Amino acid sequence: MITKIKLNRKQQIIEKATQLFQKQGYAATSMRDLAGFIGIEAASLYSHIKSKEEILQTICFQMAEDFFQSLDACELANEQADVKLKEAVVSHVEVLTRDTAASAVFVSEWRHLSEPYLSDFLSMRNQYENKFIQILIDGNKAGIFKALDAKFTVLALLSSVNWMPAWYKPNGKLSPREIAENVTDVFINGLKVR
Amino acid sequence: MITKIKLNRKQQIIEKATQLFQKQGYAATSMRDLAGFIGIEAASLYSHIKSKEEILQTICFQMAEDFFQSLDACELANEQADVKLKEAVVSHVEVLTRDTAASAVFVSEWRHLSEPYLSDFLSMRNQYENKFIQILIDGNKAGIFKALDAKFTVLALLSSVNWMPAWYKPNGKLSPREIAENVTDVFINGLKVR
DNA sequence: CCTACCGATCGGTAGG
DNA sequence: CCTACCGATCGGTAGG
Repeated sequence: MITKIKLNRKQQIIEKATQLFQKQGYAATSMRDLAGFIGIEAASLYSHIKSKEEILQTICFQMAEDFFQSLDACELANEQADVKLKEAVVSHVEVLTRDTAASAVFVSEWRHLSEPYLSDFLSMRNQYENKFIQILIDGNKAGIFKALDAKFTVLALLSSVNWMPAWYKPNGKLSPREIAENVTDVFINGLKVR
Repeated sequence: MITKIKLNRKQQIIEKATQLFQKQGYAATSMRDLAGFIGIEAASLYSHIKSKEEILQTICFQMAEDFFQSLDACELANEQADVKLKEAVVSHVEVLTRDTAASAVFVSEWRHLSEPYLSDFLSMRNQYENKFIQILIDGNKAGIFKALDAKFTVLALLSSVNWMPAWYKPNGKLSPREIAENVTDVFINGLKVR
């Protein structure tokens, strides 16, 4: 089963590359580094992947998909804006902590994507942020949230959790949901009209 | 005045390098890139600087110094914890927005420092964060702030403003102080015991 | 500040 | 998956 072996090897390459991209950055990670950690020659990597950037593309777009899927699975149609926002952030943090290395690459290394991938990526990120922005706007209209620049607030909110992949230890006391709730409660209580 | 010319040239090199490090990342910026933008040969850079990393060190440690100076200038001894925290964050944001390119490098590129600079840098950053942590702890003891993991909260708080250098436009409507107050008010209101 | 150049390393290909 | 190798580029130095 050559195909199966290759698939596993490809997964292994992407996983190790993800770790190295997180630790050293994409540009400072060489294909020889990567090959060395896997135990093959650099040239052999190219039996499994097309290019160095293809690995980065795989990581970034897979993460983007995960964020969208998790958010869409939230079933928030009938909730109040504050509950919606909280669940959306919890969903976001759960994805962030599911694979911390891939999340860190997603957050920090996307700018090394070349066109047209870079534009696609930024477009998806904008769409994602817009879902949060809409919740803030709706919540303000409903008299739940203060009148603040929605985009600005969402960027601050997402940034306040996006550092977590670099720090999160899966063996810590708090679950991702608990962590997310702690952060979000502070933020949302501050957003609320009192 | 050879010395004066050299000093200006050195400043120019560091300034342009700061812009390139922000846009492309430290590792993806070559000395030939940098020299090209300045209009000299790559080899000529080394009449003014010792190495590529020296530029990064200059940026990172100058910014660190600026953050400390600004915070120390706050004169917070006699204030309540919530005022202290607010002023400390305002100070932080004012430094962040004073030179957005240098701030972005400070926030994102420090990991490319080699030892012992890396350890020194992280030690300074820890000291800085500890000043914020202490404000949270004192505020909790005084019954002003909720009981939250202080370190965790400070990291979330600082992260929620550290993305700003990448976005801030000096010609925007809000001053750095106003921006900082907006962000901080949300956060601090959420932290407060109600 | 330049020319000339160094050894090292880069991502990637050819061919097996 | 390896050997052998490509052209390009890297940070940096010598010497003027």
